[in-house]
Amino acid sequence: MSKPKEETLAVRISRALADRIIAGQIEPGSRLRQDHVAEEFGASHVPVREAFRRLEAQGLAVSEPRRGVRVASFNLAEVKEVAEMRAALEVLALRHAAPNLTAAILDEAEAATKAGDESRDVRSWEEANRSFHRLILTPCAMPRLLASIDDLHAASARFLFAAWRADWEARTDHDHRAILAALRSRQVDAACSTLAGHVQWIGRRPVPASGGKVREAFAIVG
Amino acid sequence: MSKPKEETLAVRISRALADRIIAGQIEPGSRLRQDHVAEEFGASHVPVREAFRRLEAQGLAVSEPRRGVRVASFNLAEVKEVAEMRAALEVLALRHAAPNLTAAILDEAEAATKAGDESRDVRSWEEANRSFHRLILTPCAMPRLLASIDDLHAASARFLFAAWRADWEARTDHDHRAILAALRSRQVDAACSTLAGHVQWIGRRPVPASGGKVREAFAIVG
DNA sequence: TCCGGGAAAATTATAGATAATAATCAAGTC
DNA sequence: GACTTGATTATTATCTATAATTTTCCCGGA
Repeated sequence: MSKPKEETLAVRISRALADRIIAGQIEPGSRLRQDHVAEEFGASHVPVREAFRRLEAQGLAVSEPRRGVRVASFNLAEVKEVAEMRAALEVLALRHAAPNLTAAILDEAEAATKAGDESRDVRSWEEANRSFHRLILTPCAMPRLLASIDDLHAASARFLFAAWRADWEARTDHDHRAILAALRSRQVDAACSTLAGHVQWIGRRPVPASGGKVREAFAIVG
Repeated sequence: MSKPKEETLAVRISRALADRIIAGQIEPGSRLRQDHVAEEFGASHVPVREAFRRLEAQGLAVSEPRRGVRVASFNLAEVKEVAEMRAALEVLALRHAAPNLTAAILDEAEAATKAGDESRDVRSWEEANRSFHRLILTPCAMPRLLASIDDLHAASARFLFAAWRADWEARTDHDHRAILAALRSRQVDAACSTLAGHVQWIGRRPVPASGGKVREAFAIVG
């Protein structure tokens, strides 16, 4: 019934856990117990441990020797750090991708932007936003760079979902359109600097915290 | 006898293997067989598999499901990719580190540069070079960024050792000194642009290839 | 007879399951 | 405050299944 095609169990488990961590279904700081996870996936602890090592490498989990692994927690400093790393790396990727961008790709990216504008919830907005970035960056053909950017996008999504859990207001993404316009007219420098600013813009918004108080949450919205 | 201090077996195994891969003791493309590794380290295959996942995440090994894991191979394109990623990320780190740099740190970095100039072999030059970069970047206090840079340094070292296996000519590192001078006089922009150029300089040199022929090897020398 | 191609069998290695032991930590308990 | 207990994790050892690889072997053709 299952498809043990070309994927190892450890990869599937780590992806499933990553999705939950990103979606905020598992609280930061809570423990990931290998036997529980193993039981849930109908697997033994061996692939689960491998999955944990993968999550660790992605920065989604932290492991303390002999004490188990926990979902990584994060703070404003890390949000800023990820934003700046994304800016640096995405600009690099865009510079190399620009010469390879076709009109078809830019049209697809515009469609993704539109889909994002029309999104009624965070989840679908994030998906549209991610595919916009992926579309304009993938043609750089630098696998290692793209993998790093993917990991940073996962972290970004986590911050985002932590801040905007339920409600989401639709808004038109002017940055994306400016980037596309610059790319269409071959103004690579302008596109890059808009992208850098776009990615580093950190949205803030109040969220209900424990104890009936209100604290401020931060996330990368781009 | 052994010191199972604060480190898990998987971490120690992956470090040991990483050292060998970086040093070129294991050829790119050759297989890492879990049972052999397990036997060598007196461990079972479970921690070995975890070590493999770590190496994979660092880009030092590639794993094909059901076919085992091999030492990652690399080519000129990847050398360039790593060089550009290092330039982007190290510049970012330096910008944040600059305000926190003390005279003591810069003196240490100068000592590291001197040690590099006096190195008679690649191995010790690489060590001195790495500590120079680490010294001036660590004060940025961005753990995720520093971890990424560390991985890129490991890749750089691998390229370097593949090209300069035995011989090494001493040379004085003018770039390092220029960077330190700029940092001492608080010219952060100048320091950053020198660093960017320094890291992206790709040295080339002929190495004996199989079949009595000579091919050219490339590496990041900075 | 010798040779090459390819099917089938044997071998090897990986992936995973299961069970057992040791080490660690967190609470209680005296 | 020291000690004990229980829970959980880390690690090892052993075992099974399955996929890859290698070897063997057979057959047809020169």
